[in-house]
Amino acid sequence: MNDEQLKQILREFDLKVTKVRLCVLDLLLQSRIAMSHSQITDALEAFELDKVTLYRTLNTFVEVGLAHKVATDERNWLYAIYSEDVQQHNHQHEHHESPHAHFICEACDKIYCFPIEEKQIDLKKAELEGFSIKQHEIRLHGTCPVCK
Amino acid sequence: MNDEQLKQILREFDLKVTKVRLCVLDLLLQSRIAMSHSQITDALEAFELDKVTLYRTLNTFVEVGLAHKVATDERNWLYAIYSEDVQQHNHQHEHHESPHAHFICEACDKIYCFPIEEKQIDLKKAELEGFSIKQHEIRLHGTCPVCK
DNA sequence: ACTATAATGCAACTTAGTTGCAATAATTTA
DNA sequence: TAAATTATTGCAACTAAGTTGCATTATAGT
Ligand SMILES: [Mn+2]
Ligand SMILES: [Mn+2]
Ligand SMILES: [Zn+2]
Ligand SMILES: [Zn+2]
Repeated sequence: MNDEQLKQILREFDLKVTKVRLCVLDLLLQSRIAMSHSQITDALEAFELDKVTLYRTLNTFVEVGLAHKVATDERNWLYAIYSEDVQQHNHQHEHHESPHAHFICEACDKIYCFPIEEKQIDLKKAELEGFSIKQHEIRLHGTCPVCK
Repeated sequence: MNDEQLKQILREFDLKVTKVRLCVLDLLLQSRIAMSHSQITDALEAFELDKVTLYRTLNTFVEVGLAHKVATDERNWLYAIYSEDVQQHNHQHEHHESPHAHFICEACDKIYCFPIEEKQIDLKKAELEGFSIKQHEIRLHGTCPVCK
């Protein structure tokens, strides 16, 4: 993706265009897997990103709905941009994650984002008991193609 | 649940019976929601549990398959005992979580465990791509009956 | 009761992320 | 294009959650 396209995405989410945001956005858009703060730091070591600035950049992306984060069992967060979220935002201006699952590899701990069909889960029981469900998230555990 | 029943559960999971384990087990069995380290500390303040001992107790419960833990978006863990896991263990001696979902209340951050039907998700796409799925976890986000 | 082994409790440590604040860069306006 | 406005950046210090090491104590089998 070229520089002008990346800038356009930031502007669509009402974010100022900065060097840090551009390179982080570019990286996350290219990555098939969700990435941690330290993975991003390593991948972008040429930029010598400041630790705090990167955290703030990632949080900002999540706040505006451009990226989403997944808490791992190793008590840290992985960040990902799900391409449909970027496109959806173009059309309808409110942030709402597209339905997708997270595949967590037990061997390498990588997390992959996957498209899934909407509303596949039978939630009658929960709804009967007075729980109102706004959104759901599916986590798959197993072995990824690389580790198999 | 009486003391003898609690001891019996610990023995079935090959754990030594101790004061700390008994009171934590008792609490988690009674709780509808998954509980954090600090919630447990507060609930059992009469026992003046040591911080480290409680962490170790919870980790042990998870290791043997008596309890399970859920990572929250606030980067901490909540622990829960899903009653079917305790019963299942009686019969078949290998630890395998019963299918259930986690409901996360956006208002109070509480996490409830819910029974669900097995295999409700269409995983063809993932499997075609070479991902082998061993287990899945469903997270529901919304508002719980108390907060509504 | 004696012994072997595992659980406990305390202090120190680690890891991941946050807060405050001054310096700097991005956009608006003239 | 320069000045003014406002948001982002980078550094140091801090926090919260959980872990490690080690000496002490409790459990369970004989
Ligand atoms: Mn995702
Ligand atoms: Mn559960
Ligand atoms: Zn893998
Ligand atoms: Zn609630």
